[in-house]
Amino acid sequence: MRETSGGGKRPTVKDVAAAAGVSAPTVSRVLAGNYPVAPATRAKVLRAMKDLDYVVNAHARGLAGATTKTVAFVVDDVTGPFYAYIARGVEQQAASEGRLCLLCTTHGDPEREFAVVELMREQRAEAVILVGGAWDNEVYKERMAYFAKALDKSGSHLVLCGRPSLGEGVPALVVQYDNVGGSYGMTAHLLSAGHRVICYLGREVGLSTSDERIEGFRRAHADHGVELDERLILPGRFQIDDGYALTKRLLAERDDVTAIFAGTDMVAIGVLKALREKGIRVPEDMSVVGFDDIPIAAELTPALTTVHVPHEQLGREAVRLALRRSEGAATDRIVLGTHIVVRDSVAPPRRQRS
Amino acid sequence: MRETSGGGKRPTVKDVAAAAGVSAPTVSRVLAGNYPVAPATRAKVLRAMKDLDYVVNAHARGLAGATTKTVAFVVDDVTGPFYAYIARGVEQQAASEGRLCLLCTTHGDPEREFAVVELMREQRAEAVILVGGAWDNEVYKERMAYFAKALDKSGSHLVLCGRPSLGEGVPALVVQYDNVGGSYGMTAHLLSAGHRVICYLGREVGLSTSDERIEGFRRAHADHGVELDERLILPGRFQIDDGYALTKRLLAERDDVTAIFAGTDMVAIGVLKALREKGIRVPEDMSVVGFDDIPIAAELTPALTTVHVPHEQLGREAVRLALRRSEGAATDRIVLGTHIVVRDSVAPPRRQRS
DNA sequence: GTGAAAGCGCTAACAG
DNA sequence: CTGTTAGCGCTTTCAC
Repeated sequence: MRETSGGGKRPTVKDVAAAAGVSAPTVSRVLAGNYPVAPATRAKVLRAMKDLDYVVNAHARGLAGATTKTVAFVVDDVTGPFYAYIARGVEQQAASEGRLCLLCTTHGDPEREFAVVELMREQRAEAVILVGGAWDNEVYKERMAYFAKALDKSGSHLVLCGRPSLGEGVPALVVQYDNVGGSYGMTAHLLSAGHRVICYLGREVGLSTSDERIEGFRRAHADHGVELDERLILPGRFQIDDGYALTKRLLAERDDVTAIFAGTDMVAIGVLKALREKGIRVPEDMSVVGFDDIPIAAELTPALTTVHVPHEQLGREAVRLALRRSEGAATDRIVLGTHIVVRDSVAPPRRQRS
Repeated sequence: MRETSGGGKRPTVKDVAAAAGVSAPTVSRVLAGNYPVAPATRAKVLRAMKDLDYVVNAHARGLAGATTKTVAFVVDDVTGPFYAYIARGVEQQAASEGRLCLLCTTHGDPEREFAVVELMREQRAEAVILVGGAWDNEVYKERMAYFAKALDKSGSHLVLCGRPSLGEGVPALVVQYDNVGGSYGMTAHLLSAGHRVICYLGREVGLSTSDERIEGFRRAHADHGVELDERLILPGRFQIDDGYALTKRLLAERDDVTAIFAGTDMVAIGVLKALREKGIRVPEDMSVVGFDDIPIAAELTPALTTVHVPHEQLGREAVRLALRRSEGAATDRIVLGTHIVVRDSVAPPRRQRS
């Protein structure tokens, strides 16, 4: 680890080869380690590398054919806990398989998502992982299918993580979690507790995740023979503020609701805040549940009953699936389970109790 | 956007050149756009690129001399809100300057941090941004200084974001925020409210961030002529669980504490939980403050009084500084201010009030 | 304006 | 086991 006084340029394999009195390929071989090299020469080469403070040039390596060792993941926004935990899974698995992570954000803009995928094509990432809900329209699906094919053609993989498949024949891998089931289970839980007027708060129109959660909500009502007032499904984004504002409005508009199913835990935080301000106790006066089971959910007052989503595992599986696929595995779809976590934010409805 | 039926290989500049009836350099020139090309030829080339669905190979480009257009940022863990918000700033600024982001995590392990910086050297990232507190010991500083020099020599920049300089003469950029000032201000706030026995909860020994916050805590006490009982500074990590466990222990050990200064907002969440379980009201029976001002802080019960840190701006400035520096700017250090945000978790101590 | 030639740093065939 | 010879895809000189 001696200081090299050298000029501005970095040493190359050639320099190392010269210093060690061998040829460039030999240096390359000790670098790769997957080829027999005499212990003596190997030592000399290693020595020279240390002396020159040599580091390979990843780009040259990538060009020359050796694989890129890079996976890309693209999310809406890193600060959302949902994405953050998936990102952690992705990063961990990638690191443990010797891959680097490229991170891109789209801020919910499909145009930017396309642009980003194109960039990843330039980077020749081994896998491009698209995280979170997708836009459920044909134009979008077709364009993305195009990218899936393009990536596939150049030996790369598109992974849809937490979003639905692009259809038969599109070369994309899917790592899903059971939105419908989780939502169904939670709704059934509320229904079983005696609630009959449940508000679903935070429907992002056209977003696959949201649509699936609402489907579970609907099905549970149907299976329990409870008629669902469509006006109880309130549109809104998946943020704290939306939960807050929508709850305020809901409270102003009707007083028969006994439970609120928030589209995400973040939404639920806003709901709880609004209720607290109005002096409405949870769960005595109103039951509140969320979706995601982000760590904060357990720390809220009251601790939030919610649907657990295996975020980290989702991220990990996305990377594994893509890398295994490159090695010839046939699996192209994984669905992880979800389950409800009962804490303190649900009670039977008020009127039934008194 | 027509489908190209081609084999498994990607089209290259040569292919495009052939299809357009020009030479490879010409294609390169329209790609770069920074060189005069006849409108007619440019059109032909553009056309050919579309037809072949051509995308440049970022590695080949990187090799041939054009800059890498990549910044790396390395954090402890993406799921920590502190890091997540800085990450968002970094990513946004990078994207807006046409750069890609490489994300690496270290899980608080210095060894891994060194390994990661080495990897970034291979990648030839334009900037390597190290985020969050650093280990305040000489061996660490020396090794990192070595990397700073190595990066500098190859035209790249090391940026220390939210951590102290490595010393004079080390070619590293620094983007800091005022830990000492924020902590001082908050402590003064508590002292002014009448608190005399304040517990500082969550000291990560040897971590620069933690040390600085405690320094502010000390100074404020000194300036206000209040003697500080060293046993009131409790060691612990910056997590929810630590806040919870330490508070439990604190409560069991002494009953003269009237305010708790949590090392971070996350720690404060744990503190609030423990107090709630014990039936201790905040702020009536105990004042609680945090550090960071993560968005959740405003949603807690009660809303948390805390020190605001400009996370996103920190990330953005880190990228800007590095990129400007490459363009010849002289600045190598930026310090952003912090300030306290008063919400509902502080009140005068109980005994004074009654 | 555009083409021809050369080379970025590395690895993958082949020989020997 | 190791050296020689090519070539990855792109961008640069430098001529024309």
